[in-house]
Amino acid sequence: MAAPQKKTRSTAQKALIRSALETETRFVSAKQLHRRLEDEGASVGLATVYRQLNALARGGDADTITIAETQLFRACSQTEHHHHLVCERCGTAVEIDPPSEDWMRQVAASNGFEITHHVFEIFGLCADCRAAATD
Amino acid sequence: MAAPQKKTRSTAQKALIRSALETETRFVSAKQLHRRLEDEGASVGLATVYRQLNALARGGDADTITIAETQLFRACSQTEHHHHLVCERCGTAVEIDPPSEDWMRQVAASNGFEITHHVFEIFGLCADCRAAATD
DNA sequence: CCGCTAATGGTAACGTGTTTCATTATTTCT
DNA sequence: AGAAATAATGAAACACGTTACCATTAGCGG
Repeated sequence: MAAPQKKTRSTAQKALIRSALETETRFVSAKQLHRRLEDEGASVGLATVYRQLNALARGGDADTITIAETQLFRACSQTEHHHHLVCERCGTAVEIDPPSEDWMRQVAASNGFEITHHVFEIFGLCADCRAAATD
Repeated sequence: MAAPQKKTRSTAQKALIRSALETETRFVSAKQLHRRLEDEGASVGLATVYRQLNALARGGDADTITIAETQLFRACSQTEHHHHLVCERCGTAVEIDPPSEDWMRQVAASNGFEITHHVFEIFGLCADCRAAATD
């Protein structure tokens, strides 16, 4: 069967949200993005921002991480699994290579587990924020 | 000044919560633990469960991970940092050795970051749950 | 242009977790 | 032991991020 296309309509909001997210190099929350859109004069509902952000994440067009109970998003072209080095202060993120997947599988297997997924994020302070934090 | 001891009182609830957590080999949520205590006839407020669980985590006597917006706790004697292999189905967890810390520091340094902490958890299905899931 | 219906958006509802504050109970002091 | 001092408790209120509801708007194919 050919791809059973989902009936998806292209709306102004969807485009706005997508492009707004793409101009961010940092991880941003739905609320932050919503606020930015408001500031830019765009009228987009918060619910829509959440919807689209989740849709992007689901479709593999955005990465998400959770910091302090809040889900953050970041545009991301590559679908494949990857990890981040995230600045806790400004949200700047760098994609990094994962640790050995073999090692993980081995550890899991030796405990009778079958891996479904894993979470690996390194948090720290980027050079700029370190400088800013220095009194 | 010598260590300014915190005036902490030993209460029945505190002991109950602590011992209940210690009998669990799985990660449990505050709510789950609260419910279990209720079922056992103990009368403990949910707020207290949260307080004590957080106190234990803060004191290094419990580990916490977050799955699906929910914070889970697990008793843990060792204070030092470690990671888990967690069954997504039943919550059973196995402590595992961390990946090379040197590697992380190196990756961070090459991007100008200074590591504050990292998150690394492997999720999967344990042997029992795999068996149970087989139709 | 018309009709179908996906998408929107304001708001209410939800779930998790924290805070408030009056009450309870442990510890200390005498 | 009894009383005073004050941690700790617990029920309810609150804070916050996120989702559900649903009437309205607006793509898109005919």
